Amino acid sequence: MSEAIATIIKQKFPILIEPELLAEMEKYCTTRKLQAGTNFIEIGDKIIAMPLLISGSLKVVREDTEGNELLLYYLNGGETCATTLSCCLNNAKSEVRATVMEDITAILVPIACMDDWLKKYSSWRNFVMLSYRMRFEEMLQTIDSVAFKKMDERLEEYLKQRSSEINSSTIQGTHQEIADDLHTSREVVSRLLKQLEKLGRIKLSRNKIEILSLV
DNA sequence: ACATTAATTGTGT
DNA sequence: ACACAATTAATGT
Repeated sequence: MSEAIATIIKQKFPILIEPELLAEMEKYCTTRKLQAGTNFIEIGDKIIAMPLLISGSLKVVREDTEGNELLLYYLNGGETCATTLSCCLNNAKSEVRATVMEDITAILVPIACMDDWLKKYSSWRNFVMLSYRMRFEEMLQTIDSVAFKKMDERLEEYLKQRSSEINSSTIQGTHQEIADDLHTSREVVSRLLKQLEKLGRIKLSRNKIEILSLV
C-alpha cells in the first residue's frame, strides 16, 4: 500500500542524505493522513512526534487570551513546523494549533529519535537548523510588515507569499479568510483587491484570486 | 432549463 | 463598522 518512507524522504527532503538515517526513518517513522478541516495539532497537545509534511497544506496559528487567532505561517509539502520542532526539543506542550487546509500526508518522527539523530547525523542537524532559520527570517519579515507597512502593501505581500508557497498563481479562499489572516475587516480586503484588479495586477473571481503581475 | 437559496463580494454612509 | 445591494455558485424541481 504505502510507499517506502525512505523513498518519499529522498524526493521531498533531499537535504537528508545519510543512508543510515534513512534506514532509521524507515524503521521508526510512521505516515499519517488527515483531511481538510481537521486539526492536526491543538494548543496544549502533548507533542509525541515531529511532522514532516509531504503533501497538502497546514495553517499554523496562535491564540490570544480572548480566543483571537493569530496567523503564524502556512506550511506546505517539503516543510516542517519550526514551532513544533522547538516543542519537541524541550518536551513541551504545543503552543500552536495546526489546521489542515488541504488534505495532508505527513511523516511522523517520534520525539525519542530527535536527540539521537541530532548527535549522529549531520544532515539531520542541518535540516533542523535550516528549518529554524528560514522560519525565523520569515517571521522577521512579517514583523517588519506589520510594524511599518500599510494594509495595501501587506496585502500584496501576503498574496505574493501565498502564491510562491504553493507554487501557483491562483489563490483559493474568500476575502474573509484573508482579512482574518491580516487582522483587518473583510471590506478593506475586498476594496484593496478591487483596486489591484483595476490596475490589472490580479484577477478576481469567487473564492479565487489569480495573480497576474505582482512585482 | 428554471427557480430558490445561501454564500460571497461590492459599495455608500 | 454597519447596512444593504449585487453577484455567483450550489441545489432542488
